[in-house]
Amino acid sequence: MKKPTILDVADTAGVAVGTVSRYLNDQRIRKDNRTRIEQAIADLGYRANTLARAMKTERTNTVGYLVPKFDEFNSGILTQLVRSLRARGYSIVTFHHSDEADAINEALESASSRRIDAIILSGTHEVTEKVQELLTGEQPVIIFNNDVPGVETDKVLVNDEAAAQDAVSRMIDFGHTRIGVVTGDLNGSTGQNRLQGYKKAHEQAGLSVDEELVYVGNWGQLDGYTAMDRFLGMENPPSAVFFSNYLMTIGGLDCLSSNGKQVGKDIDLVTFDDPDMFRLIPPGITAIEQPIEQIARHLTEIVLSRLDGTAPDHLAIFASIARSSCAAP
Amino acid sequence: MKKPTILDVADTAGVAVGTVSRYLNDQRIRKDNRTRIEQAIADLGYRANTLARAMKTERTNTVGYLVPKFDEFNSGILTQLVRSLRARGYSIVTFHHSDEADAINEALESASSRRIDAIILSGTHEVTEKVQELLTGEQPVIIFNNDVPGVETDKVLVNDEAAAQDAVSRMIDFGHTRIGVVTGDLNGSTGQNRLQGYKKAHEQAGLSVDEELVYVGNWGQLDGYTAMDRFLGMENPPSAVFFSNYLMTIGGLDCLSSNGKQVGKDIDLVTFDDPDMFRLIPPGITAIEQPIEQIARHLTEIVLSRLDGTAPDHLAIFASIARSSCAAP
DNA sequence: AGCTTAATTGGAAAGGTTTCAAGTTGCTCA
DNA sequence: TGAGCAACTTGAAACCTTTCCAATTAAGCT
Repeated sequence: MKKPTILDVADTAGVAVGTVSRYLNDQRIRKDNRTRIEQAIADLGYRANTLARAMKTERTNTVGYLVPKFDEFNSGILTQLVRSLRARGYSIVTFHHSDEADAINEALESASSRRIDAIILSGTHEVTEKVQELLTGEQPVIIFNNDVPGVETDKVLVNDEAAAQDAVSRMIDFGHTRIGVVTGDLNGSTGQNRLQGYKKAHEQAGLSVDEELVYVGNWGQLDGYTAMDRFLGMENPPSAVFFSNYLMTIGGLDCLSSNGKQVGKDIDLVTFDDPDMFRLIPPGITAIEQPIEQIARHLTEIVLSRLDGTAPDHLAIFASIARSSCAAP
Repeated sequence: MKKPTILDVADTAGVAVGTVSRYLNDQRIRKDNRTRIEQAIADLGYRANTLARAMKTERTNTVGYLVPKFDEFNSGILTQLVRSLRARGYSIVTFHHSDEADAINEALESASSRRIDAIILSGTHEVTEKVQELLTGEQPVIIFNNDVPGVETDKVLVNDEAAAQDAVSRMIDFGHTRIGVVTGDLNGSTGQNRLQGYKKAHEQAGLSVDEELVYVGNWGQLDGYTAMDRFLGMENPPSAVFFSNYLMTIGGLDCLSSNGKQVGKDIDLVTFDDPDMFRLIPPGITAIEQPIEQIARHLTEIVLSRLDGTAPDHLAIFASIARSSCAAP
């Protein structure tokens, strides 16, 4: 009870394999043959073997999606990608590396061995040997979310610095002068740029940055908690805190509620990312929204045009960022 | 500058292709040949072509993950799956259908055509022709999250009814007698069972269910909002509400805050799922936690044992459920 | 009808791997 | 030393498509 092959179809329809193949692809077929082939396919329940096809055409119609983790942002992107790429016949195979070089290498290895058509790569900043190898390979690589300086390839990024600066400036406009910041890992551009935005905002306002108020975390919930805990314990605590991503914000919120503090009353918060949840927390949180649909659309377009060969040169597109959701007091 | 093939390796190493192949698989190789092969592989940068291999072995080392959407729960599961299956050499290709028959069929079509080894299927309740076809095909199907009655295959489910009953009973114990319920779609077992648990809790306590307090939604945030809005507008509003998933809970919370109501003071909430966020909202929310790691582990085991052929009979495993996080007043 | 040109078709080769039967090597033991 | 045996190697076939060239059929024109 093996799966029928194109040969079975050809036999049943009384034509040559080549003809069936052409039917499957070009569709340029004499009418009588076409109906016979269609009949045969239906009768046999034939389904083309993608593997054999891929082997011949050297196209797997598969895109790899390699991210550090499936958080709300990346899942959102994934959702859109699956939808739009599926519509064009592509499937997505997912990998995640928890910022571990081993995992990245392993994923790339697998992607390469699977002859994936293109790969969307997020969350790496180290250009390991494997990454380099990948970049020089024949499959397009799209760097996404965080920049990897010095690497020439398609990139889809977010203007982290400008958005952070904008948000922090708002805080300053509201009268805050001591603003804490909780950054992510400073090895990556995302962490660097968001911090940079914070600093620029101060600079522009003629404020100096108190290094004591700069907490370097690593994007995790616990980092946010710890940071906030440290801020609260200070003699002269900040009146507002800027978190570089939503997970750390959650940690910070957790810490606040543990200490009986209230957002918007005791302290104000600014945060990158804007999960729906944040709308539930009473005013006092300013959130920076990332345009997920827009980013995903860009990614899709770049992938497709690269694969069509119609892509313009390595183009680095910066998706812009929407404004804050709720205002601080 | 084509990718080197096993033949190139064989040539360079001065052995036959078969030998290289066996090195790649069994590893039972004479030592001198082994070193020569390893050398050649390193020199050429050879990487096995998974496609060709898959074609021969009829194993793609790929598992499909087909869910209705990548929400927090499914993303959590995906994270674990990617990790544990990757460790065993499997990749995961993801699909989502937004509960649309077309999308499901398309995904299954693709999965079948790609000769995926196994498929994890969540969120379908309708057994369409395609689903039926899939079930009778040769790739194992694991039904996950929601039951599809009448279908015989591996299943990994959650004891929705018992957990819901337990949680609602707690509310009743706290003295609530008018408890609203916001269910998901009642076509699926998940929606049905969670509602059933709600009813059972009432039954057991000798309370009758006021049908006015039963709101049938469809898992979305808006449903939660609308439901809560309706409840609040009643002459005799419920003193507590049970939401069948976290998205609807968020909607409900949103509605409450829009109306200036406070959870824990004006009304109590019970909810299925327990995203970290909920810990930030002041007491009054009782959450049912789904043991994501445990579920994912089960899934992995079942997939692997099915593929090893060592699987026991169709086994329906119910992952148990942890208790509520914070208590109601 | 007869001819030319365009459109389809047929059949085989190729793509990179695994597998299998048959052949070879190397080792042990008498 | 040589027989016997286990362990390993070899080379070709097979897996299912697509693609290509030559061969056939259809269509267009006078």
